[in-house]
Amino acid sequence: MRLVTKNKYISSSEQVELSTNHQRLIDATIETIAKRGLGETTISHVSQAAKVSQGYANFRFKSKENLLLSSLKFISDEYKKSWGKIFEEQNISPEERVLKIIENDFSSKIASRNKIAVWIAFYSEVKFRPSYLSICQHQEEIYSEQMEKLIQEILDKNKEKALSAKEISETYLSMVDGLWQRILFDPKTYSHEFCKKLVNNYFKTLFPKTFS
Amino acid sequence: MRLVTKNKYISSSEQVELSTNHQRLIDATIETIAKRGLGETTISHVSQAAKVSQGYANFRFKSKENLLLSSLKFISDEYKKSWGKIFEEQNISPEERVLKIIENDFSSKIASRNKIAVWIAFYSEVKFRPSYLSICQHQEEIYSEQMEKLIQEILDKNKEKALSAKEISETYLSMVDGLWQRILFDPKTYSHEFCKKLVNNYFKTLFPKTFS
DNA sequence: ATATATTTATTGAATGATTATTCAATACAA
DNA sequence: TTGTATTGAATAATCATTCAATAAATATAT
Repeated sequence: MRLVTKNKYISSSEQVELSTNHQRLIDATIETIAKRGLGETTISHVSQAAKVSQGYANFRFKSKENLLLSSLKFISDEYKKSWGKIFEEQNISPEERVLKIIENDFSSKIASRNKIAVWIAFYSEVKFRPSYLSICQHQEEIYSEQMEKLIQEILDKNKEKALSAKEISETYLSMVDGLWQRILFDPKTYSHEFCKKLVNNYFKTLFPKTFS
Repeated sequence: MRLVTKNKYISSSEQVELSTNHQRLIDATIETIAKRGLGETTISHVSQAAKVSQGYANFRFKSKENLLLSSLKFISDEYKKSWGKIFEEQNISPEERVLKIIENDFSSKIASRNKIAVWIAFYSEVKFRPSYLSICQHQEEIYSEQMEKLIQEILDKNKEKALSAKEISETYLSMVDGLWQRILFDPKTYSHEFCKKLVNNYFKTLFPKTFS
């Protein structure tokens, strides 16, 4: 069925096919980066994993760099969506929302080793840092602000003055980054459950009453 | 003055010259990795920065890989030494030792942006992970164990039961990794003082009496 | 001391391997 | 038949490594 003329996405069946190739290449890129690292990831490796030709991968994404960055964009968008869902919910206490954030940050979907490997690969490779920042920085600032606001709400209830909301929020976010690293290196010791327990305990020590 | 025959290091003046070239190349490697990332670091870049020829850098270190890993070994040894000094000291409370560890972990020598960039570059590049582990893993296990013991001593004094020494130690070490990342990305916000304050506050909330 | 021989340090151009990108040819679908 | 999707071989660029040549330092002989 023809939908639009003069458009790449001409028919519904073809669109499915196109998006399949597109997504297959992105999935293959994530896998390959996780397996071999950014430095050793070649178009040839990715296209073999996606079962398309080398030339096609380049043609479809214009350049290797664009293909690589598309995989970062993909996991960044995925995170954004799941974070958004947590804030869509109404009639929910800030404590519950924090618990949901923790649950999300160490869920098998978000904190999978392949995806962690991709995050780390991009922010740690100087060459990609500008691109990383343009894709992720804005969102990360939003996460940081929203987290801080949640903590402030909790602090207001608890009359706790020892630490500021900013400090607690920064500490949480740093812990998550440190733990993600560890999940990548030693997933047996740093199981999702173990990590969640650690950060939950952090909040428990801060707010013994509210985080039971 | 000739010291030994049939030895590479023939005269004292020459030995100085040799070790100068060696260290100059290592320093140049650290700089270049920090500036361009592992992926874009070439022998040509490093040798230019060290002001020796391309061929010499390769000859002196046998291979590019060996040169790169020597720079990791250098900062790993440096950390080991400064950690060792903290544990050499006698008649010192576990709390004081923890404070000294924090001080060290965010000192300008240890937590310099160039050196953090090198740590991160190596553990995040899959290709180098086996080498990274063989250079660093053993030490990291020691740091982890020693930290845990210190915390256990503090816990024993405080009759605190909410968290285990292992949990507190893992939390601290994860926080340091997360904060080092942030020092690299946004050194203005994450000044050494700010980072120290964050981790100090963590220990304060755990042990309000002993960490004044 | 000085000249010569020998060993060691250093260079930089040549080589060969790798790999992103291009594009003419082919397969496929409308 | 016509336009689009896909291939894979050719191209050009980059870069680690090699190695023959040179420079510098040191030893030996005179």
